[in-house]
Parts: sequence; structure tokens; C-alpha cells
Amino acid sequence: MADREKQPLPAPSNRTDLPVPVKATINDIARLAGVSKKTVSRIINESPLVREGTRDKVLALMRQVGYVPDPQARGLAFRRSFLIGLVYDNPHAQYIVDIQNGALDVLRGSGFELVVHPCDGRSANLVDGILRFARQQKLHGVILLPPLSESPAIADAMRSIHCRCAFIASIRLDGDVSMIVSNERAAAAEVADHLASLGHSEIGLITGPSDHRSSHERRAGFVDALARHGIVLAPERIVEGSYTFESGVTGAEVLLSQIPRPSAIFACNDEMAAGAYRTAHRRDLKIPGQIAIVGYDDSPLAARLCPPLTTVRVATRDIGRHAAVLLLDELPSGVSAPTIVVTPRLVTRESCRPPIG
Amino acid sequence: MADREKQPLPAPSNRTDLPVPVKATINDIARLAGVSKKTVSRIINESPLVREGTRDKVLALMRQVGYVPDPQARGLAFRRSFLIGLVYDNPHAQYIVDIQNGALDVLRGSGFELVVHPCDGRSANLVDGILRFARQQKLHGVILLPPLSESPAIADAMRSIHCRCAFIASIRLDGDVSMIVSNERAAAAEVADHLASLGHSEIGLITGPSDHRSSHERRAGFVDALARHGIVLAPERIVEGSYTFESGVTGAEVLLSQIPRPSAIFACNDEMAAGAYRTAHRRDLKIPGQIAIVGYDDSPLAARLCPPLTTVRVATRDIGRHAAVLLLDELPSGVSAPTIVVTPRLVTRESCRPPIG
DNA sequence: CTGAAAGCGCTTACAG
DNA sequence: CTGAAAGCGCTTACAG
Repeated sequence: MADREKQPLPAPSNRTDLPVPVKATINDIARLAGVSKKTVSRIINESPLVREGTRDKVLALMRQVGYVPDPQARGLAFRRSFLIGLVYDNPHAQYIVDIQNGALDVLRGSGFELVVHPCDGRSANLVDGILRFARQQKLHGVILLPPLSESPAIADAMRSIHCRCAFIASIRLDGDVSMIVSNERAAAAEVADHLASLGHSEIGLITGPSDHRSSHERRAGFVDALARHGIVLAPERIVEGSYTFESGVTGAEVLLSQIPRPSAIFACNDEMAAGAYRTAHRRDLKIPGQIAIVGYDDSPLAARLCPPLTTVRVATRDIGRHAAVLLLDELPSGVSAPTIVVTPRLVTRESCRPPIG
Repeated sequence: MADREKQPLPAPSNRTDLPVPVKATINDIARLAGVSKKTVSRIINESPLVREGTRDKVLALMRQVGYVPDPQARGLAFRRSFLIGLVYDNPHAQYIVDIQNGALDVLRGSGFELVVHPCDGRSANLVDGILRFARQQKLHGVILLPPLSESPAIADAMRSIHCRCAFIASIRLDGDVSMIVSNERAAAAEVADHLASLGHSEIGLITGPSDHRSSHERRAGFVDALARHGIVLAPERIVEGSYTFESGVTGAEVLLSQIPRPSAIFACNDEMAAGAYRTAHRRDLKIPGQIAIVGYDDSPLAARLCPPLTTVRVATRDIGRHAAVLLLDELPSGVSAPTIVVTPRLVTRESCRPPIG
């Protein structure tokens, strides 16, 4: 450095003298193959405008040398990176990790990488933060998890910078957007059917927070299906929770104090179901003997509770895979964005039995 | 495109005509400020070799225009990206997410992003996969989670490409490497002290798999501390598990069949402790009345079991923060890499009580 | 089907 | 303290 400037990103430390193998560049390949770099570029980008013989020769050379195009250089020239953003607010750890693994299942080997971006849904500069993230990294696409995926402001912001998105939600969103819809309404109906078929009619419901679409879907699916069985849920039998353990505890306290006592409770996620377990345990109510409990998510918790919790399993990893595919696939212009529907299904374990008497 | 080639990364779809605000470049700033781009570059890189007046003027302009340097262009010129890789194999979801959140706490606003890279520890090309990931993305650094962090082959590979690493492990590793050590030995000793102070002497231990260093640390810490209390663990009282729920179930089955029956079990993680709960539940043994159980991790599970599980809390998010700091901070050459020690601590809940009689 | 020139937005190496 | 030139490894826009 001629001017001995401070180096925020200095050269690698020289504690070791192991040689760093030099990476071949497009120029090396071009020279070695006796073609122009543009031709190599065409091959990298799978252009059909290359003679087959040339392509094969260059491809073989690239393999031999172990050449991989530099994503940074490509990104700079393309004005877009090879990064997919995963943007989310609240969901439980297993959900996030499942989505990541699913997305990575399809990203792996494609040259794309996954960048995680948790954020605070209540923050005033939520939208701005996501926007800056997407712009600055020139993201190839973004996977939006619920409930953030339900925010029109975020969707608008992404559209304004032409950033493609895969929205994961429990309902079809407005606008021509790629999305994966989890049919939570149908899944909740399946819970209702199960409870009704067991003979329950005094049933309590602990819902999620009212500002999540999923809460509405699960509730509506459950209540409507129950009605089809001739079971009407009295208003006091529906308690609003917040998808937290504590809200499950208190929700169950409310329900289990009622007379007649419900013989079954559907807690709209496993966290709240675990809270209901706690309350039942405290009141010395046997699960499933005296109170049947159903959760939702099939989180790791569900199978580990005593007794194991009947719940709803979401194919979260599949959802992650679908999201990545939607982002990588080019949709021909003029064709409307695809919607993939996934229906979670009931997993019967040991937390439900017919009511006594 | 003059030659109408196939476009693997085509222009953004034109379904919307919202304008994409054009991003200012270093040239715009230089022109507007009436300086050379090199001067702007110096300011970006916090070089002291800029007159204060110039710096202030340019800084103000950058803020006003909303200019942020393009990480891709910077990376290309620097021959290194602004990405931190998070590399891991097995750990439970909450651990991964906590590390991510911790790392992001310090990365946020720094211009660095976090790229997740789960991999299969048993894969034949494990090392090669990590190496290619780090090389291709020209990672600024990598955070390695246990048990991968314990692999000398991975450490060597990273060193060979001069990729800085933050190793997270339960022991000091060989070589001059940056690491965060979780003092699991001391934590396990605390568990032993607790059980001994409660009056337990017939104690069972379910360890982790023998190829994890953490298994050895937790076991040694526990056994040694017990010995200091004059309690010697018979060999049959030590069962090897694999950190899975199922291994906890079977481990507890072995232990609870012994005569005399242990009055307490230390399962070396919460998953296995939950398995022990299952076994106790099946055998109608009351926790903590007839059998005391302690876990390790303070995973979400722990507080949600009935009764809530006494366990060891690891400040995982802090560990993630430290790792990111180690990666961002420049260590002056010649100075040896720092080691940060974190000691997890016992969280007493309701799963332990003195033995009967 | 192929290539030479210019450019993506930055930094390095050199010069003053 | 400041700047002009060359370069990082690719792609685009043109030309043939």
C-alpha cells in the first residue's frame, strides 16, 4: 500500500504458509480452451448459441481445472446477486430450521445461497429494513414467512424494487404473486372431525392472536366443521391466545373452570397445547382420560410431552423446497404466478380419547 | 441482446411499472462532492488519510443521497465477500436459531450478512463441501458449531484457504484459533453439586455419544464432582445415549430397572431428559417424588414439560454474538487468537426433590 | 456460432 | 492529504 492506509479488510493473516490454491478465472479457461471469454460466458449461462463441440471441450476443461464462476463478479455484471433472503419475524425455531433445510435442499448445487434475515414485526422501520436488505444485497429473491408474508406494505415494497418473492401463508394473497398456501382451514376441520368422531361435544378452543391470518383460518375451519357435526361452540368456549405457552396455560384455566367442563380442547398450536397440559396437570386432570387435548404444528415438543400430543403436521420442509423452486424457476412473462397448496394432516397420538360417560 | 440468447437470469418481469429508484454509485458521490472516487473510497473504508472537512462533506452527501456502497463490487475488488458462513451439522433447532440471532445482533448494520450452511457430518465429502462453500463465496469468516468445530480436518481445510473461523466448542482446540468455549465440565459439576446437596447418592447418568467432546466434558464434570462429594458412580449407572429422545427413553429404562433404583438421573441433554420423563411416566414413577431428573440445554422443551425440568442454561445467543465479534474484529498480527469462555449455569425448576426416606 | 470493447461498482498500486 | 490508471471476474451491447 503506497499510502499505508488503515485497512478495514486487511490481507489474510500470515500465521500459516499453506498455499492458497489459485482459482481459475474465465480468462484462464478461455485461454486454455482457445476461445474468447464470451464463449465461456455463454457456456456458463447455458446459451444454446455455442457449437456442441466447443461446449463439450470447454466444459471438460472447466471440470478438469475445477473452475466455478465467481458469483460476486457475475452478480456485479448481472446487477443481481445469487442470494436468496429468508425473512421472518416470529415463528418457532423448528419451523425456521425446517424452511431453511427445505430451501437449501433445492438451492444446494445451484450456486445460490440462503441469507437469513429475522426482523421485528412490530418495529416502525420493518418495511424499510427489509427493503434495504433486499436492495443492498440485490437479492435474487426473498422467502417471506407468516405472519410477515401477510403484510401488504412489505409486498408493495418488494414489488417496487422488482424483487421476486415467495410468500408462505394460510390464504391466497392479493396480487399476482408466487405463493405456497398451507390449507390450515382444512387441517383444523380435520381436528374437529376427529374430536366429533370420538364423541366430544363439549369442546373448548384456544385460538391464536387475531392479527394472524392463520388464527382466523384455524378457528373458522374448526368451528365450521364442528357445526357440520351439529356442534355449536358457545362464545365462552372460544378463548383468544397468542400462540405462546403462557397463553395456553391461562386459556386452559378459563376453559377448565367452566361448568360443564369441556371434555376436549383444541389449542391452535403446540406451544399453547403444552400450556394446556400444564394447567391440566396442575388441576390433576388426566390427559386423555378427563380432558382430551389437540395441538397444531407437530413441533418437537408434541411427541415428547406425556402423553404424546395429537396434533397437525405441516410439511414445513416441503414448503421450503417449494418456495426455493418458485424463486429459481423463471416464469414466462405473461403467465400468472403459481400458487402451491399444501394441506397439513392430523397426527393421532395419545392425548385424545372419547369423553367419559 | 443482439444475439437473443437464452437468459438464465433475465431482466425483472415487467408486470409492474413502479419505478425502481436508481442507486447512487461511488462515481455519483465523487462527482457531486467534487472529489475523486478514491477519496470517497477512503471515506468508505475509514481511512484516516482524508481531511476532516472533506470527510464531513462527503459523509453528509452520502447520507443525503442514501448511498450505500455495493457489497458485491467491494467484495470483487477486495477478493473477499461480506458474508459470514454458519456451518453446522446436528444441533437442535433452538440452538441454531439462537446462534443466528446472536450473530445477527452484531452483524446488523455492519454490512455483513449471515449465510447458513447445514451439512451432513457423516458425509464423505463433508470437508470438501465446506471448503467449496467458503472458497466460492469468498467468505469473510465462518462460524463452526459443535461437533463439526471439533474436526481437525475442517480446521485444516479452512486454514489452507486462509478463511478465518470462530470455533464454538466445549474444549480448547489445538492451534491458534479464535474460539468460544462453553465450560460444560463446570456446568455438569454444578448439576452434581445440586443433586448431592439434595441428598441423592443413587444416581444414574445418561451420556451423549462418545464421539462428541461435549459428552466427555459433561460426563467428566459430573462424575468428578460427585466423587468430591464421596459419591462414586458404578459403571452400570452410566449409560451411553446419543442425545436423542429415544436414547433417553431406553437409557432411563436401563437405569430404572436397576436395584436399588436410582433416585436421580442426569440426562446430558433435554431431549434425553424428556425421554426419561416418558419412561418414568410409563412406569408410573412420580417426578420428582420418586425420581429426580435433570437435563441440559434449557431448550424450549425444558420449561414446558410437566413438571418443568431442572436443566442447564447455555447463553447461546451470547455465544453467537461473541463469534460474530471475533470474526469482525481484526486481530493485530502476531497476537494470538482470543478464546472466550462462557459458563452455562443451572436452572432449578421442579423436577428434583430430595430422595424419599 | 463467435469475439473485441466497454462496463458493472468498487479497490489496489503508484504517483504526487 | 488527493487523484488517474488499471484491475477484480464477470456480462452486455454490438458487430460479424
